[in-house]
Amino acid sequence: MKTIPQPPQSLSELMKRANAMAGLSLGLLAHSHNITVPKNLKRDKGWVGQLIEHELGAIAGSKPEPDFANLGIELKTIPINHQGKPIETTYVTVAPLQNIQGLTWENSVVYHKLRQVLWIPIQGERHIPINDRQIGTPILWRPSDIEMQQLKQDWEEIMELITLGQIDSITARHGEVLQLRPKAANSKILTQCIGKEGGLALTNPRGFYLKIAFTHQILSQLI
DNA sequence: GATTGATCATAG
DNA sequence: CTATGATCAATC
Repeated sequence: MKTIPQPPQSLSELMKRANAMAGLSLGLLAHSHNITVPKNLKRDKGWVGQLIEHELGAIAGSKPEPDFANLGIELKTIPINHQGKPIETTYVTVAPLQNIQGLTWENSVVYHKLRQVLWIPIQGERHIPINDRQIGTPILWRPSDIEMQQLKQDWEEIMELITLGQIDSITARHGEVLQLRPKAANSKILTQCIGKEGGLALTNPRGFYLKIAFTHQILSQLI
């Protein structure tokens, strides 16, 4: 990353930049920033996201806050196939596993992150060289009442199990639109969580992910 | 082919 | 280790 990110000061400015990227290839965008394009994403899984963040001037850092704090917007790139269908689930945030007594949906990180999301669809089929993958039309999304209700319901169900010390019984099958899956360098990483007797226990860190059917629905409703 | 559980790079 | 950015790959 050699150029200096310039955070957009308004929504219109952000959208203007995002729309300007539509149709361009990742190779072209990377070249304009003197960034090397990896041959595959096996060891650079977050490369595409980082590139787009850089292009749009998102504030870098690993804080549990929206990418554009001043605008309240979360930026997410999402790999799609030739039919415009998402190829992967979408990571939202890590799941809080302790000090969660009394935590409500309205106060959760998931809720705040999904209030407003700027989706950047990008061709992700493996047979397409990363250099040639094209950036799609950005979609600014706000959950509808129904979508918000689905998210809230899944979140509350999952959080209740965690609070009850039953995190190890949770699998990716829980939830209609939101699921909980491992989120760590590997399965040997441990973090504190609530035990069965209400005490402390250790488990693999988890993260919340949006299922493909849900994100597909979002990308389908052209705004 | 879709899904679930595992994994990779980097910053602080 | 935790959090960001996600995709990989074994299994169903």
